[in-house]
Amino acid sequence: MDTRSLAVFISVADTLSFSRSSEQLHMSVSAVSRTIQRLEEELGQALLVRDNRSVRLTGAGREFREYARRSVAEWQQMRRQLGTDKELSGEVSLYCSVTATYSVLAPILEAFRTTHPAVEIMMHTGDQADGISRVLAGQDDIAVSGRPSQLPQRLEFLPLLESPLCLWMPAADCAVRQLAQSAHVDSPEFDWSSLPFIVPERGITKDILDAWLRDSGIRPRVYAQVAGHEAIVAMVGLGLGVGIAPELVVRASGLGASVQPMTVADSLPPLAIGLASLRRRLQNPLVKSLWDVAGQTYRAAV
Amino acid sequence: MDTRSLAVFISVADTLSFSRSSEQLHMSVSAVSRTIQRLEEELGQALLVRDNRSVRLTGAGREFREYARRSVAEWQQMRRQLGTDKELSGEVSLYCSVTATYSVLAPILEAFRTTHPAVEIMMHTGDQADGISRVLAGQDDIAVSGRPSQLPQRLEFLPLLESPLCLWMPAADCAVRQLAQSAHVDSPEFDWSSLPFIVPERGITKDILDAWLRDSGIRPRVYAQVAGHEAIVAMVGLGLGVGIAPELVVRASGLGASVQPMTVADSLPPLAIGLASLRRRLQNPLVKSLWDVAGQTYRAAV
DNA sequence: TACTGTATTGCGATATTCGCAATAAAGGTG
DNA sequence: CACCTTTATTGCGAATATCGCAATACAGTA
Repeated sequence: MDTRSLAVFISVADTLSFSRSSEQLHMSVSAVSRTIQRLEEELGQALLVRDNRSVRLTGAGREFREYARRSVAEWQQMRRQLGTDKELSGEVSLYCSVTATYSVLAPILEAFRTTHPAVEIMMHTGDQADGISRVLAGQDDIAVSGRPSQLPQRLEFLPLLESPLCLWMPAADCAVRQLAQSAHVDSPEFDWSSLPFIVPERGITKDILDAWLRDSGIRPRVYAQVAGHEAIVAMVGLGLGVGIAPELVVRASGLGASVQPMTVADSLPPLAIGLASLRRRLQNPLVKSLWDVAGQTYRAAV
Repeated sequence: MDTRSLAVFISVADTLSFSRSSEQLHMSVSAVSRTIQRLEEELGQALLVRDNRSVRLTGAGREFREYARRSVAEWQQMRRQLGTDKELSGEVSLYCSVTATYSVLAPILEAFRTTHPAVEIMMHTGDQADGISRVLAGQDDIAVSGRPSQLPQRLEFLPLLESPLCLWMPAADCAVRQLAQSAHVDSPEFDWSSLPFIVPERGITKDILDAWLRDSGIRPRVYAQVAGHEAIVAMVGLGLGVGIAPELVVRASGLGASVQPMTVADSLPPLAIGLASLRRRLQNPLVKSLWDVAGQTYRAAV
């Protein structure tokens, strides 16, 4: 018996509906159904009567609900007690890009520092594209990352903000800029094949770009595959080609003057940026507290 | 968090030793170690200090032990309460051979009937060899069976009694009997290859027989592959060949007069007979109670 | 120094759990 | 009455968690 099952039962006992509980608990109806079945099997008693249209509690179910509420409450109290007994201290390791450090993370870390001064943050910076895999591999507790197109269910994602994804071209007059402006990008004459692209080596932005290129029927001429949005923006600024990056990175990079967005008709979807962490790791109160602070910081901002 | 983890922690906190707990709990040391690690991760606190030679409780560990004891006690009380609230009733399905019905099962069912009159037993009889697979497939709650050479860990086995495995030959004078007595079975002249064997089609007895034949260097002439010990004994009694069966089956079959044991030097290992059930199913109080009654019945007999 | 007892860790095997899609069952609706 | 909608269960493949074995690390001991 585990607290998770109890929580599921409590939810169903309250809503008297498997489907509503499944939404409430963010799991499929079948998972809810089987959780209840397992509980009933373990107890050798029916807890709920389902007659294909309505759900009611049995006598045993009512008794068990009391127990379940008590048990979950005691468990949470124990967690809190152990958590507050000693001030939270320890390490949380964090992976993010250089840009994220001061754009996304700054307000979070400021808030976190004041509420949890004894917790050390181990920050690792690198290509944003590696964040998800590093978290999955257990190398870091939390990563700042774009939302993966489809996230494994052992991963939790906390969206914090959105930033438009754009194609950027050099602002200074140069061969690339002239090519990019030779015709309207949406017109059929526009010559994508001669325009050099600077594309991300891997990661979510690459996935999005690949999908967009495919949908638009563009076969790009790849000039360079580069790790890290910052590097892409820098290369575009130097006139080496056009490239993709979130607006956020351009603004934060201080290169806003050397690049310009290209406007395209079927525009790229905005990038959802947030925190990613293994569910498992979020059980750790240290990790969870940073997670919560981040959520509050950005909820307050919105 | 689940009660199993709590039980593991309580054990380690009591014995202050991972290895002793692992024996107590019938699990490997590594499983114990990881269970504690998971708990500590979930709580964000060390519960035990291990310094490679000794194990001690931390302050948090002491607190948590109190909680764990309380929580497990409450859970068990809830189970008992729901169990006794209404008299146990329902069905338990049981698979066994015809022989087992009256030899092994009779005293168990008699005791069970008096203590749990409202529980219905769904008994399915058939070849003893199929018991394990039927339990594994979830077709029956419990099977009476010989102990498998190596049992899957989701299977629980409760040994009840042992019965010697013998080779049997016809008691009446006939060709097979004369062949079987033509020389001492252990002498090199003994002509195994002309002696017709009646062997089990599948199951534990077959496995044991195969191993024994291989070890003894005997290449038997198989006259028939038969499902069920009872049928083997009957065929031997009719003079069709020699066959293997537990002594128990011969005694129970009423054919004791028509077959005789052959004494061989490196004799067959005795067959451990008992109950088999999925661990999962044993969580069901109905199943568990039958299981317990069986254990008590036979413990008392010994 | 080799040896013993003990906890942890990498890794492959096994077991459990989940979500999807199909199914079943009943009420509402045209 | 046929048809659609809603809701719980079930088969099944895939994702995830857990276990045991064997290797490792470490300290006390013969």
